[in-house]
Amino acid sequence: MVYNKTKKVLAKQNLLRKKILAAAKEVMAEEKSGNFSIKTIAQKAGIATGTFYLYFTSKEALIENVVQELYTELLALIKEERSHYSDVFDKLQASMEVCIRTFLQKKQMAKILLKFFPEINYTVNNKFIDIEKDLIRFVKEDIDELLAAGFIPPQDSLVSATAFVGTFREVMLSWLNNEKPVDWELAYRTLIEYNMRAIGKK
Amino acid sequence: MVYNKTKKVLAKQNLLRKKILAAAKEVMAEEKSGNFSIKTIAQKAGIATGTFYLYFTSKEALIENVVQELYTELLALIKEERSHYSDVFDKLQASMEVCIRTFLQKKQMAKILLKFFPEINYTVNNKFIDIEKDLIRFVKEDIDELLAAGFIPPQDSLVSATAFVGTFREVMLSWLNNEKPVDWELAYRTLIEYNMRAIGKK
DNA sequence: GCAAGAAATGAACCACAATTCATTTTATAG
DNA sequence: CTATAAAATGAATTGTGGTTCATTTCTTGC
Repeated sequence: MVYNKTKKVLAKQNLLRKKILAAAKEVMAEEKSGNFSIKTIAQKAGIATGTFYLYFTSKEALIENVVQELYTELLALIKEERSHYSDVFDKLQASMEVCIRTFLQKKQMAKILLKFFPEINYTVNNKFIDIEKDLIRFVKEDIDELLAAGFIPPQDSLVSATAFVGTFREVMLSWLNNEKPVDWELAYRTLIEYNMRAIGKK
Repeated sequence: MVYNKTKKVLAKQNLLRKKILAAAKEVMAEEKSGNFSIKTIAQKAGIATGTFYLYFTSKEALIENVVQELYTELLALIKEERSHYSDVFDKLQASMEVCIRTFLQKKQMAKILLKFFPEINYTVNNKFIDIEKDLIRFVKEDIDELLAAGFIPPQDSLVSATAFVGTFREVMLSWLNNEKPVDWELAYRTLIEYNMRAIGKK
């Protein structure tokens, strides 16, 4: 005979799954943690190590879940913000602003997406989405549009888009590693204008 | 009684040390290798695993040696090239050109410095020199000089320098990962001009 | 309340990799 | 050539961490 789960049990399980994900995020966001153990996560979530495997098939699956969740969240924020503008320069600027704001505000997300994920993504090669490539593709679309309209000088749009994303990774990472600027307003403006001038906005 | 090494043995040992370093570089430059084993390196160098520890105190020491060697080589190339110019814009451009040329030419160096090293540098936290920080400092000095002379608009020079280095890491990495541009000349120009425009060269 | 199913447990299993060390091989010096 | 020092060897040691599984605890449906 097969027993059915009651709503109460289902709710408890959902909660536990979330608890594990939350614990994983915490652990992943900590320093020095390209290598974390399931044991640590289980402990933080208040379960036995074996229980973890009732909720996730493997460590890899867990990571994929966490990263996918965070990336989706970030993309949604960017898309929402961009929808308020029609001018491509404005859209680009809005994307940059929302990225900076989000990463400054959600340190855990920033650490996992900018630091932890690229770190392990190489080792588990191509098993996960390549977030940076994805973002580069989006920026490239904007640059191509500006190029087609003749608003910016000739350039290899893929290289420019790659460079563009590179400035963010590097600067946000330096901030995460506690090299905070003295004048936030100037730092913030500098990063945005750096890229605006770079693609050739007059 | 203590025996003295003959020249022949000394030479052989020097050679073996170099052989191990060469094997290490090969292995480190290979895909998926934030994690490589001493066994693999010993095998590639044609020695027993135990022998490795007669030449290096630990895996960590080996990595530090390799990275230090490559970084010193790169810095020397940059400094040499810069010495031919006095104008700061020219010096910056020369630095960029020599970086691109060197990394395109020495794939192994590029893979180790751009990919392998940042990957493991986090885990062995701050045990090694922070290459990127070092490079950023150099770029910052140039930008500060340009700022002082009023040649470029006001900006947070540390943020700009960080962004500057970030474009290189991201673009060179994408090239290493085999996303080669169709038109090399345009790609090359794009990366250099991206940063020149970005800091505000008129 | 109870028998059978489902979930949770954590010790045990396994694979792997850094490092060590007893033993073997090679080099030195008289 | 030989006695001893030095170098090389690779199997054994140690530590770690992902995953499994026999056992215990909790749930379900009557």
